[in-house]
Amino acid sequence: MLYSVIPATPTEDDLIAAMEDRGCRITQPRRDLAATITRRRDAFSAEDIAAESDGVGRATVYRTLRLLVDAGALCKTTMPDGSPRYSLDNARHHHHLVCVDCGRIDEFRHPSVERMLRAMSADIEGELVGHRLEIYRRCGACSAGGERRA
Amino acid sequence: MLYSVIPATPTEDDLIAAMEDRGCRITQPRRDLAATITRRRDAFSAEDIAAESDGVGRATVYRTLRLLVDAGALCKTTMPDGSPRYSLDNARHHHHLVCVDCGRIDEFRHPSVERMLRAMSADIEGELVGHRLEIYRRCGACSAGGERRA
DNA sequence: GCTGTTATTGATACTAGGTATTGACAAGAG
DNA sequence: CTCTTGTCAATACCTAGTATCAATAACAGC
Repeated sequence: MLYSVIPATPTEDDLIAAMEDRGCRITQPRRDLAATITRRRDAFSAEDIAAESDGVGRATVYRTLRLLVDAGALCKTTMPDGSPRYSLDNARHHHHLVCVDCGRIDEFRHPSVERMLRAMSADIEGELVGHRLEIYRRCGACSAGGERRA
Repeated sequence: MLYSVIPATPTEDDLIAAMEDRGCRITQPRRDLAATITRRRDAFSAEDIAAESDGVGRATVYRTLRLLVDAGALCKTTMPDGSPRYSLDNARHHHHLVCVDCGRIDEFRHPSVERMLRAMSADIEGELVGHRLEIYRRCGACSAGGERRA
């Protein structure tokens, strides 16, 4: 398959397991955040989560998001204006397809990306240590509806 | 040529011309900033510029940087940790090669990037409106020296 | 070269997004 | 059941900006 959009569907338990795997204690705030995060099917900001998590400190929200990103359960994507968004992650290596209208973020994998990196690594001096690729589009629904939700 | 690192060498006058072209008034603070920016041969943060521009307000620094980015005279790149850096721009379309050790940013163009985007656009639903690609490496000098300046 | 309009200014306050500190607390090993 | 130590909420702080606003200066027209 040349192109695949990967459905992101980790559960609350997957997030908890990811934290356990890193040797973390499973506390009530972390359980609450795992539940809140998995309830959201769309991309979200840290402040979104903080706003709907009464009784959980803002610092804990940020710490937990970072923990989940490090554990590979969440990914952090950059919007065209530079603001960060988090979304559930379930594929090991992928890139993001960001809808500039509705903010929807899909993960995808495409062989042309790896092919490009291989082609470039031959020509680039020094050692490649990573990359960041975001593709901005107007998604199918937004293109069809002509909607502007910015 | 398959691979080209593009030397970024706009002058103070180029920056002023870029602002004039956009119908802006050429004020003393803008002249000062154009001079400060072109004196810097490396990538810089907005606060770097603000710090060495006494008598120019912080808001003016940010306004002018945005103006120059919009005018295409500067580009704004994202470091691996998400923090922004500005660098002089002189090629119309390019991507960035960021050294994770010394912070040096080179512009480059490589046909495999456009090839990748063409290959993907055929497979992606909706309309592609843009992309962001940053390649992180340890540059030749940093690889050779084994230096770690983080 | 003066004058009037209006873009631009610096100061200030504010925002988003996030980290450092700290004393209190609770998870879970023994 | 106790003790250690990770984690907590609160708070202060930080970076990277943007919004507001009264004062000022650029520059077009005369």
